[in-house]
Amino acid sequence: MAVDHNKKDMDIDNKGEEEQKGKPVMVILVGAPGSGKSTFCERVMGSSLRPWTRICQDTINNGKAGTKPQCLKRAAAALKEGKSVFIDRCNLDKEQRSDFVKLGCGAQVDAHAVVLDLPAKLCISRSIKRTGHEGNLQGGKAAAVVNRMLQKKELPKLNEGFARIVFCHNENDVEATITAYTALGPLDTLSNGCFGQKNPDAKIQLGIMKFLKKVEAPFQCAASKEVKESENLAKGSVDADVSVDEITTLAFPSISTADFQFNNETASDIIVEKVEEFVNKLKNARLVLVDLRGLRCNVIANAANWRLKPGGGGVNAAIFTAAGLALETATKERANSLLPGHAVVVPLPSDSPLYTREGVSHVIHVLGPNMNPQRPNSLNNDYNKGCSILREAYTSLFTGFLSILRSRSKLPRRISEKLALTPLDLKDPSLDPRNHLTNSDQKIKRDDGCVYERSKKCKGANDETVADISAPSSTYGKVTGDKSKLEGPTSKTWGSWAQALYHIAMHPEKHKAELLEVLDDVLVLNDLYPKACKHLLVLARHEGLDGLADVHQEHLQLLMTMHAVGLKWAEKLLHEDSSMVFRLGYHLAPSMRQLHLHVISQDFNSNHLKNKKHWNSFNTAFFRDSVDVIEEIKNHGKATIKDEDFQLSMELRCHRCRSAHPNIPRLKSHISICQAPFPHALLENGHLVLALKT
DNA sequence: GTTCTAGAAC
DNA sequence: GTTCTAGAAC
Repeated sequence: MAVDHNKKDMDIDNKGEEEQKGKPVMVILVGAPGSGKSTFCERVMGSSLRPWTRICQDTINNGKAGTKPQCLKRAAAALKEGKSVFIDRCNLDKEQRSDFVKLGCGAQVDAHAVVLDLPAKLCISRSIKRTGHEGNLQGGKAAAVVNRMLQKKELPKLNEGFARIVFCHNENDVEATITAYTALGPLDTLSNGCFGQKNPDAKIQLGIMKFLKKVEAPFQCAASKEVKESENLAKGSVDADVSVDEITTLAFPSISTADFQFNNETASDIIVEKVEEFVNKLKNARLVLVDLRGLRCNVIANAANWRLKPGGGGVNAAIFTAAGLALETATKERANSLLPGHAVVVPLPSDSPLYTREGVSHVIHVLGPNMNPQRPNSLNNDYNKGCSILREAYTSLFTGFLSILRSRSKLPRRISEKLALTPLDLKDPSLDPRNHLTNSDQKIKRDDGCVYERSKKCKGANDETVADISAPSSTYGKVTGDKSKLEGPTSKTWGSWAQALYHIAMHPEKHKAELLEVLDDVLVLNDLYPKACKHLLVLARHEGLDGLADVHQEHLQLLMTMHAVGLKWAEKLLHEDSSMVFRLGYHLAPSMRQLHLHVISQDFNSNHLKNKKHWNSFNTAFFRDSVDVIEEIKNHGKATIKDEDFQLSMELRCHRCRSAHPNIPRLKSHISICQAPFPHALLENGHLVLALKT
């Protein structure tokens, strides 16, 4: 310990000289918001024998935040009165400090610096907590501000005019320094010099690498380390963990500043600007710029490369490694490449280690501008373009996060439970307040290894485990026995308006005028509210098939018939207009009862396409391509019915170029002119039906 | 699934 | 002021 507060000998040595006239000191505190500056002052002033004045910029203006000149004026007055002063403001760069140091010289007073160089994580946690609304918007903002400040920090040096500088890197250092200043009587002095400094030019490490590293280690170790680390937090680790589970948290790295060599300061400004723009929309969620080991989050932003492939830069490689092959596969399903300024939300499959161990539910890949001439598509220092792309990148990122939040608020409770079911919770379930409500539920699941039927109120919430009803026969019998006529095989309650297709399928003879084709197993008709120029339905005639959830191995032939008939009609329509492109598929959770295959042209030019749900039901994972469903039934005997309801409220993206658009009218005007080729995932494996080139 | 409409967003 | 969304009712 370099702090020399116990060197009584020295104090005694100096006493003779100093006894004549006690000399005030000016202590300039240096530290980010949340580093503990005010606490430091209060602790010293609480039991010091020396007269102190604390000059706090946050409260100098009648309890409100004031200016630097106000602080200087007040400090000068206090020193003149012979009081020692604390300068309680961040003072993180030389320029901010210099006027105060000069003040000290003018007043013949020694200037000291006490640097509270504590881990960013600690500062941010405290600074979030201080707002009184932990985890809310203020929190996100505070995190970004603290991070920016720490990026810009400039540690004090003796040559700035300080007589004494003490660096505190942890709570023990802080305690020792508080003791030293508390013990500093009116006539005492502390020795001059620089104490406790370690690797002077070290920059704050902006790395998600460390944050993710614990994924590789056994979780218990990581968890206990985390607890140990956060013991120093005033609030304690228990609260911190609980709150993280309850607050949807996006951890994001600084985009483009590493490999892509974007100027750090400009990038920080853009981060703050964009975070400020979005915090108000986030309501009960949190944004955290990552430099935070042990912080648990539900959504991670990845500073991706344009190919959306693993490898390359540190953050990208780390995330792909931690999330396993599942992330690669899931990413490929959504996009094959990314344009600078864009982002793509990828829900993590439930078998990804990042999901099972860390509860991370989504990765948002985001691509920033490239300023690195060593890499392809460098912007050659064009910061006009660079800044605008970087802004777009953050906008896309936060918009994506927002879409996750919106969908999450609609998810049934069961899903959020699943997200929260991390090993830490299992270790001590009492730490989690939700467990008072849900513990018994979870016990049942674990004890008998089967999953009960979902609540009928959870509309469309058939996740894969739930759809697979393996409940005891009594439960099953009750459901089937008491079923009303409005209920289908999956026990979803269908409103009267949702029965139209079912009635047609059961009584085609009453609907002759509406039918394009009548076959033994299927009917073909125009969708009553087409969402594109051409939009047909191939309707199964079998009773008991309400949607994909009811489809099993035995229906494989039917699915193939439906596909063949759909294909036939698509080709027929292509013959009339060869510029059309068709896609064939099912809605994961259809609104209308009775299994039906959509055959829809990809122009989406229709007045009936009016809202986000319409668009997303045909352009996200909510739309299951017929060819994929058939493959799945072949291989697994049933279709995966994941909870893809959130897809319906996802941001609006062009199905061709994947650009994001703020609302339906803007999206529609874009798709009316977008000529970009379709994404590879659609062009491959017969997902799209196009005219043969002749 | 649509329609209607309050109120949010612009 | 107008535009747009999202929730309730059907």
